[in-house]
Amino acid sequence: MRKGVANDPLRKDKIAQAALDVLAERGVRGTTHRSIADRAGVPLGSVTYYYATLEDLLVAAFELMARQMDPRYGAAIRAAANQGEAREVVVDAICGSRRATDRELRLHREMYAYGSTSPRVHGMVRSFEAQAIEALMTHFPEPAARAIDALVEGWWIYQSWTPTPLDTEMVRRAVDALADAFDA
Amino acid sequence: MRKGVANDPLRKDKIAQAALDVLAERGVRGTTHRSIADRAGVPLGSVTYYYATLEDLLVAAFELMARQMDPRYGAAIRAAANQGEAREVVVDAICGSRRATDRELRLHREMYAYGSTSPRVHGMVRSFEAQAIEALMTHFPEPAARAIDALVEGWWIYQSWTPTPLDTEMVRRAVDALADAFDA
Amino acid sequence: MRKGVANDPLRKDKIAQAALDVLAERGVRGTTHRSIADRAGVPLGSVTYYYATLEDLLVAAFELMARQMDPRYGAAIRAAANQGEAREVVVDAICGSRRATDRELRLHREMYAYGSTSPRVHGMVRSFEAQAIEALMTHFPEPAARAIDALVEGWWIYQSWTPTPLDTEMVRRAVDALADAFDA
Amino acid sequence: MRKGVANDPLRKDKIAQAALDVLAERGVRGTTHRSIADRAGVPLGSVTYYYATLEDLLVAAFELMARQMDPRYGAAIRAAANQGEAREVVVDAICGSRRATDRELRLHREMYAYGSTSPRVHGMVRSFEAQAIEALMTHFPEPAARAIDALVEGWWIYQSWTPTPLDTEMVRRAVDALADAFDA
DNA sequence: AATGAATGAGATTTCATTCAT
DNA sequence: GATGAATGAAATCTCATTCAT
Repeated sequence: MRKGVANDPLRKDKIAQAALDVLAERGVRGTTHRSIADRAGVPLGSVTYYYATLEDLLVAAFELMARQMDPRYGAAIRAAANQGEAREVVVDAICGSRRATDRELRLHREMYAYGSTSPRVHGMVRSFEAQAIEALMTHFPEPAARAIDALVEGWWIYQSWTPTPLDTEMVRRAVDALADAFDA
Repeated sequence: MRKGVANDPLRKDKIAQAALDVLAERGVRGTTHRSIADRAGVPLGSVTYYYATLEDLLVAAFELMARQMDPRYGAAIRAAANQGEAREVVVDAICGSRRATDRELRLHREMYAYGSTSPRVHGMVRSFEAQAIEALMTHFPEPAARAIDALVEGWWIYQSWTPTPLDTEMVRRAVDALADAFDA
Repeated sequence: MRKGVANDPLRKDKIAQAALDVLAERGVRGTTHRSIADRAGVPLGSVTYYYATLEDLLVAAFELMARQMDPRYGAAIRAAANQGEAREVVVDAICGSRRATDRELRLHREMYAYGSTSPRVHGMVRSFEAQAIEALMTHFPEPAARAIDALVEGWWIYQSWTPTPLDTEMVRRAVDALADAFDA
Repeated sequence: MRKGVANDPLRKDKIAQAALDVLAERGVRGTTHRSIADRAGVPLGSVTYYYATLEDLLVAAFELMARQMDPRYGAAIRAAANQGEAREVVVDAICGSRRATDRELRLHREMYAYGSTSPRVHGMVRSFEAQAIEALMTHFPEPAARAIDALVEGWWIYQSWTPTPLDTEMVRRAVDALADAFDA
């Protein structure tokens, strides 16, 4: 490959994307400069050229993830016409089509683990949480929003370990119960 | 110290305990044979003597954690005289005295992340979940148990990122709502 | 800044000057294209543009130093009206106002070390020595000039490691002794 | 080579010795873990096993040098029966059989340069100086000792850059002059 | 003329693991 | 049973240098 040529304006993002892929497949432990370079198909020196340290790269990867993944279900909730629709979005987010994929969940777990150590990622996670709750608050009173958010998170985690799918009816009943409980 | 003598019958556990400490402080990434040996105050060779591979050691550490930490709130729930008391235990587990400590939450997150990769830890997590739900089922119908378990987990995670404590009244109302929703 | 424009005619010297600063602070070992570019406040490419190799740059830096620092005390000696004044200049060079600064001594030591390896710097050092002796020979017979030069050099080095200043009387006596010893 | 066997009790010193050799040949700049390992004929991992950082290794090398090289001429001076003999030792140290070899001088220069940066080496150099002066003080009054020490050091350096040998007669006259100057 | 992008090579260091004793 | 010595492999990072623009 030619040296000194801006041959790929997207290279920086490509590297972060590759880091995310490796992260999802092998965890933080398996995420090394080399594995990322291989995955991105760029020379090793390129990785450290764009990201001075591995911490930088990891943070960039998680930031990319945040940009790609709508914080939980934010947009969909906001788009709901009324609380009834919002409830359906929540149910769907928990166990329907909007449910987090396995890859997403793995990445979440890695982000959570890494956030213990990295202040920057810690901040990202907090803002994630805040955004989700804010979105819910466009349709639910605050306490309901908080409870529902916890329920979603909890069930996501649960499902990430178990193959058996949740029963939609049960989920709906739980969501309704929480929503009703805090209604005037 | 004389060589070749069983000088410390508890050394094996001491090492696993040290691993747990390091894990809580520096994450899987910072957990190496060396850092564990230093922390435990034992020679490096000792660590590999008791645990052939690092994976073995990590698993042992998480097992120790499981033994130390009652799976979520199992025993307390089982000890409850009736559902009313059980509800209080749940509230207490979410935001009261039984609430998970920061260290516990960090270790949980590490365990969850590591579980993506390690089948043995994956199994441990699943059994953790199962035990918690089983315990709840001694007082609640299955769907309620599942929903409550998710709520606890979700709120634990939430709190692990935010310093502001949850409002007990709100929590109680949420727990009650879920419990009531699935009652006959 | 527009590209391709001679934006700073002094830039080349500025870079050599920065190299000298880095050299004084971190030694040859810490002197890299990058550290120099940072110090000079110019882009990395600029450094290699003006100096093809690091060796070139190091040599240029030492040359700049030679230009800035009068070879030891050359000019002052030459300016002396008679041998008596010349002796005072020598004393002053050893322990008075003309004494080498700490920075100068550090740079000297770096130059000396680097001279072992680089033929160009080796040559510079030799010419340094020669110039100093020649200057002394305008007032002293050759053997005296050689001995006095050695004394100056030796005491410079000595002082570069020790904070306690030399006693001027003692120094003067030593210089006088050498000057007298080789007089007719 | 067999693993885990104390196969060479002198290996640690062998590595420091190799470091010294590389240092003399290629300067601090060319002294790397690899070049040392190659020269010592030991695997790379061995070098860092014995010396955690390169700084440690460099310091150890210079310490070894200090142990091997009598500080300048200490022992010989001390062994002199009277001041007359001591003067001869000094002359011999400057330009006779006891003169520092080229290798020694190169190593000295490297040590001096490295001492600017490393506090440990800085201390070593100072103690070198002190020992030399102390030795001289067994035969000369302090001021004479200081002046003579400077003369030796200065001429050593001078000779390390010039192939032409010094005239013994001239040297002797200079030494005598300094010794006489401070005599009662 | 000047530079940002790029990269191969290598520097330093860390590590899991092995094994003779 | 226990350990210190040892090492190969790799991880992270640094660097001199090149070159299209």
